[in-house]
Amino acid sequence: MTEDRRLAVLRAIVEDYVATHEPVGSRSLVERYSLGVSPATIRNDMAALEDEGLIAQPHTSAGRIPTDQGYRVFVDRLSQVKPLSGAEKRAIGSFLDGAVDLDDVMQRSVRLLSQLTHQVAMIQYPSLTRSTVRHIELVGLGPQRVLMVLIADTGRVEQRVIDIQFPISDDLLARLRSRISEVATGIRLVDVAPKVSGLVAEFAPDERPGVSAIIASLLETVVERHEERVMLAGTSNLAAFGEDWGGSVRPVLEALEEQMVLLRLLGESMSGDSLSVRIGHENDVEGLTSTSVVTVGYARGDEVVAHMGVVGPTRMDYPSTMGSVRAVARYVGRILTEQQ
Amino acid sequence: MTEDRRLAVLRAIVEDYVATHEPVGSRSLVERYSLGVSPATIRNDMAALEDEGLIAQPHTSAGRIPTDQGYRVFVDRLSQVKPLSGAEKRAIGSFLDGAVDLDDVMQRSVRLLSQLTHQVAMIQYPSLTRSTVRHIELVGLGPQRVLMVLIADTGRVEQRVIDIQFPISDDLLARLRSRISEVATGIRLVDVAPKVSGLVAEFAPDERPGVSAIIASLLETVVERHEERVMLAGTSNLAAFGEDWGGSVRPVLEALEEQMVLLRLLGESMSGDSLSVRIGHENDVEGLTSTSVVTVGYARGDEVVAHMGVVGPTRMDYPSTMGSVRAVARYVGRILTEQQ
DNA sequence: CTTGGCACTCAGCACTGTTGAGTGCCAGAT
DNA sequence: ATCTGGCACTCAACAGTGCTGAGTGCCAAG
Repeated sequence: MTEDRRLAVLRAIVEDYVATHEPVGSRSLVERYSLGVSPATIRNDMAALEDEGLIAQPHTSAGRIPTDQGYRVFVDRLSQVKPLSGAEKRAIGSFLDGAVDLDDVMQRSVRLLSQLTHQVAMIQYPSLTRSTVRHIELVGLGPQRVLMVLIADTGRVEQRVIDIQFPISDDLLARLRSRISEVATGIRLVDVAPKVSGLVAEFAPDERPGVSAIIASLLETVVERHEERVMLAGTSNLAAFGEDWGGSVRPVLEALEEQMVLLRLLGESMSGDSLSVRIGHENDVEGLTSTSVVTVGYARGDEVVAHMGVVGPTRMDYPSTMGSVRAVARYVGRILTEQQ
Repeated sequence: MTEDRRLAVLRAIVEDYVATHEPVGSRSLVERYSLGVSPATIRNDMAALEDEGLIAQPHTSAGRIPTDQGYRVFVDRLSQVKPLSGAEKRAIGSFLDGAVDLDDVMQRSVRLLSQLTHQVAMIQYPSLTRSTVRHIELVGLGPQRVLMVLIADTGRVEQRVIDIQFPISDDLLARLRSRISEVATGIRLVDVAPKVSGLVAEFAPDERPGVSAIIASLLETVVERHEERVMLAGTSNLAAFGEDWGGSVRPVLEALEEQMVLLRLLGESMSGDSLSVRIGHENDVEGLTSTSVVTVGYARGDEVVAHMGVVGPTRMDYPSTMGSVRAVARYVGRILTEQQ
């Protein structure tokens, strides 16, 4: 069937272009891939593929390169995720197993991923909203200053210093702490708000201003602030693929400096833990329209707690990249799950 | 005196080159700067400056550009720190005053500095060793798990989860905490070690293993771990000065990804709060030999607690950069000092 | 010590021709 | 209906050529 061959041609074009970074012509295609037909036939197929918008010519009388749509078809229908080699898997294990705490796990993972893929890697800290409270601590730092520390079951620790208008006694602080602990421990963070806000009524009227200030601050920490953190590694890899590329690393660096942008990239992953690939213009983020983003969720137990992934040129090796991202995510998930 | 004119020529060359990024010749120099002599004279001076190693020719029959040594002389003897304009000062104020906690101050400062200088800015968190303990908290997370939180007077908070081999009771933990607090609060972190390690003897023999594990961990946190943190901003500015430069942003990005390198850069500042400028090869850090680093200490009260600065091309506008760095550092110092 | 003059150098630019990889199309073979 | 070989055409990349202008070093005179 002729349609099949056309797709084979597209696959060959993508693979060749990814490998060589040069527009690929009909002749070299037949030479390097056993397609069983002559260059002329390939030319016809190429013309058809070009009509469909899957490949394009940088300039007349040059070979073809895949378009974003071409990569899309390649990823969706022509390729499979490439599993890592045994050696690579072992490397992941030995590299991540030494991690001592959550920060360490995050940092090692993101570095590892950037080294495996030779691209920019990013990882989101386990979302607070999806974890449960392991411990809440209130520490008086002065008459009108309180440090609040919140520890989630994922190992994430959030801290915040609260300035209050009204002096608050150590005794009151202790009572408040034990009440909050009782009510909130073991509860999912999303569900903390209703439970805790009811506490204010338990206190004497003259204590309420201070109490509600602290509780308000707690809720703010839980709900809004630092809700999502994200870590980056491998930006120097940008230079490598910037060299023989549009050359403008600038907008990409700018985009990556914005936490909000990163969070959007990671957040837009499909729900579930399946791999998400967004190619070129599918990223509506300014500055990243000529890059591709591969992300995946990672789970603690069987609940997805956050996402991780890489940003690279559209002409990346999708099967390998997807394999690496998925493998690291699984490993991180396992670590989070095991460390009880 | 002829020596004076030579230096004037050097100054003109540096200023012109910094402004235009192009080798500067004798004719254009006389045209643009009122040196009062003819191009031929300038040529003689240039030859002399070249003999001294202060300027160089990229290729025969091209103008001259300053060498690292040339910049050195310029910075040391031919220029003054350029104070910021009123508008800029006000901008600093309004931008930094909104900061709510230490992390926020650090982040805002470093961003601001990168925007002012159009270079890569870095800032070191207030050093733990030079601060005093405001509060130490121990929180039991489980029978063999303890969270330790250390708050310094600079507002810096360090946390650490400790896994212990031996179960430790809540009661013991409370006693230990209150003893550590009594002994350590208000003490400089450097002096904590001797005071605290004596505590072990106070406890019953069967309690000692757990106690000493916790104390060991505390000391480790104080002395070694995370002792220095550093934050970066403005890496996208690299692209800008990479364009018409050696073009290799890569090694610079690589160097900047290494925390250790950054700390060395910041740490090597001269003692005191005076500006430090290291030019080109004066940075023995691999990858940064064609960049300049301007750093300065910032103080809390009248003690220098850490450093901040920028990394840029050797052909930067030194007077302005130095002005910006110094101004931001002063402002940060003021904020740290005021917030009691 | 400064200056004008002079010969020399050389990067950069514009222009030219050549080469090679690539295309589109068409008529004939299967 | 599909493939193929052949042919004319296009065009980026490269190398060669010549010119220009900015710049230098040197020297003899002021």
